[in-house]
Order: sequence, then structure tokens, then C-alpha cells
Amino acid sequence: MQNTLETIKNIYPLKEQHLNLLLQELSVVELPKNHLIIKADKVERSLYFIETGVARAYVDGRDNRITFWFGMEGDIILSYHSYVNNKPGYESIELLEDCLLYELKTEALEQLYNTHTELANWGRKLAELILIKTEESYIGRLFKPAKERYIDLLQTDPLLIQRIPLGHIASYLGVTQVTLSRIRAEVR
Amino acid sequence: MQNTLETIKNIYPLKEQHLNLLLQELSVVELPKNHLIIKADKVERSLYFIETGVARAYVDGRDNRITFWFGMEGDIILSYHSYVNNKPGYESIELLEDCLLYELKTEALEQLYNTHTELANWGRKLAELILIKTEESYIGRLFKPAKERYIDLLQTDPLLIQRIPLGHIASYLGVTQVTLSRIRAEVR
DNA sequence: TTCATTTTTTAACATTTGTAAAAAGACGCC
DNA sequence: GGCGTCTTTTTACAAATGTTAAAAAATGAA
Repeated sequence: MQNTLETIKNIYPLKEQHLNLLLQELSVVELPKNHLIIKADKVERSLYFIETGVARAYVDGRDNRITFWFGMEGDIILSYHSYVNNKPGYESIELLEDCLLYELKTEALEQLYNTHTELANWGRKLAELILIKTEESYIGRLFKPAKERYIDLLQTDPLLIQRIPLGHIASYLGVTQVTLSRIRAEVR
Repeated sequence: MQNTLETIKNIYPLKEQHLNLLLQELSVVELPKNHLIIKADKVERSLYFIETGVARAYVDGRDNRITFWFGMEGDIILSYHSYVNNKPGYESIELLEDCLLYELKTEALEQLYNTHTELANWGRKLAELILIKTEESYIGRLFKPAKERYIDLLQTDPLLIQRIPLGHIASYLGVTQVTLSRIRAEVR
């Protein structure tokens, strides 16, 4: 569980004692490619650390399906919207490869938050870190055209593009696959 | 401080004792329209509760300036990017009206987080709530065309549109002011 | 009120992106 | 290897949005 352990430790430094409380709640899960691990319109009661594999989150519009997040080793699968409100979320998360995951039930997590200041701060930091990542995607998307964002993606996550169908990447960049093809023809 | 008090209480229920610890750290600030309260590329050391007034956050691109957030009574002005990383942020926040604000120094807040589980959980909830709001804007923006988002805005914040120049709203919706004008002509 | 300034709308044209459909390429499976 | 399926690219055309500039409307100060 190398990747998951690193992820947990990097969020907020924890004493051995508190780290173990968290680790005790994890259980390993193996799931195949194409499995739908988070379902829109359903209340979710777990989060998952990605030990190996790739996933994407998407929302369905009236006549389109838009990918807005990719996760890989070291990332966390979590519908915050569902978790925070304890209500159905609007996004679905689908595995794009066979995945090895560590599951953590949100109820257990909530319990830890209420009883240990250190873990409450770990949870705060987790939310803060995801928040600034979300803000960054949001803002990056606001003022960079798709072509630039594609080039950024090539540089920051060159491996991702190898592992994910272009249709999903086009959706992530906010253009049609035809337009992404045109961009790729230009950049090449 | 009616609005600010409500805001604080609504984030996470606090006992009188912990609420007071937080309130003790607030100080009132009055600032005029057009004041730049958060500056891009500067490390920020405070957050502000908006008691009265309106503000907007924007980022500067190479040849454009994009508004991505509006705040009014009950909202919080905070550069999470700067606060979490303790590094300069990329956004600026400008007051669009004369404002009455309550300032809270992040250093004092950090201190409270480290010493009180309840306040750490308040801080967690704060980050979580802002996160899901950010996610909602992000996702809403992804799959709704500007026209729909304008109609949404009309319904959810009819007052906002009265208080804010259309140029900022166009920027917020991700279109030029000319396009927003066309949308308004259609909707009317 | 009147004038100057700012904000909003309208117009004409250029550019970008989308749509639909077909062609080309990649891949696994028997 | 050959077949079918899925992914990616290309093409022609349509639709939406941007750019630039000017006109109209609203706002604020003297």
C-alpha cells in the first residue's frame, strides 16, 4: 500500500498513533475496468485511495457526458458533494483500468474527526488541498484556451494521455473530439 | 454583525465557548468601493467576512481579466490558494461597493485549529462547503451554455445582477460582453 | 438641466468550434 | 491471419462566438 500510505502522510503529518487509527479503517478492494464506483443520484458512504489504476469522474447533461476529473495512483476517489451534504451527488466515477483501491467508510472517518484534533486537522487539510486543486482546474480552464490546456496536460501528465481515450480528454478540455484532433494536428 | 454571526454558526454548530474564541479574534474593517483587498502574487494573512457589500475575485490572463467569483452579505473573502500553501495566490479580490467586513488573521485561526477539535472541525466544514460550492460552479460551467447559466443567475441571484456591471458578469459567464448582450436580447 | 463619462446594445464581418458522416487506424479475439 | 469493434482523424458545411467600431442609453457631477 505504498501509494496510499504516501498519500495519507502527505496530506498532513500524523503521529504513528493517529496514522494507525486511520489505517485500521482501510480495507482493500479490487475492481475491474469499467466498474462504476460512484453513482450519480446515490448517497455515497465511502471514499477510496487509488493504489493502482486510473479513474474518471463525469456528469451527464441533457445530451452530453462531460469528464471533469482524472485520478490515478495516489489520488482519492470521493464525491464531496454527496459526502458533505449526505445527499445524492451529481457525478459518477468510472474505473478506466483494473484498480487496486483502499476503501474508507465515511462514517468511520467522521467518528475519527470528532474524537481526535489531529485527525480533524488531517480532514481539514484534505478538504483544503482538494479545494485548491479544484480551484486551479477551474481557473485554468477559465482563461486558457483548450489548445494551451492540452499542451499543459501533455507536460504535466504525459502518461495520462497514453492511458485514457481521447474522447474523455476532449471532454475534459471542454471541446469535442473533432476539435481535439484538430489541436493535435496543429501541435504535432 | 448579524450576517457574519449567521455565517459562522451555519458552517458548523459550535458551543458558546468555542464560538466566543472565534469571535474574539474578529476585528471590524470598513473599506471603500474599488479597494483591492486581496492581491495576486502576494501572500495573504487574513480572511474577511462580508457583513455588507459586494466583491469579486478575478485572475489576469495575458490579454484578459476574468471574474470567477462574486461575494456578498454572508460570504467569505479568502484566498485559499495563498492560505493553504502560504504562498502568493493567483487571484485578486476587489470591492464593488463600500464594504463592512470582519477580519480574521489566519495565524490566529491556525492556532485555534491546533488546540480545539471543535474548531478544527469548523475549519474542515468551512473548506468542505467552499469546495462543494466551487465544484458546483465548475461543473455548472462545464455543461451548461452561457445562456442557461445567465438564466440560472437571474433566478438564484437576481439582486447581484443589479449591483454588478455587466462586463463582470459576462466575464463570469465566460463570454464577451457583446455575447451577453445578445443573450439578454434573446431572453427578454 | 446639461455635459461628460461610463455602460450597454447593435451591426458587420472574421474566426472558431460544432455536427454529421466517412475514412483510416488500432486492437483484441476467434 | 482475418474479422469486427472501437478509437482517431479528416472533410464539408452549419452555427455560435469573437472582434472592432459605432450608436444608444444610463449615470453622475457641475
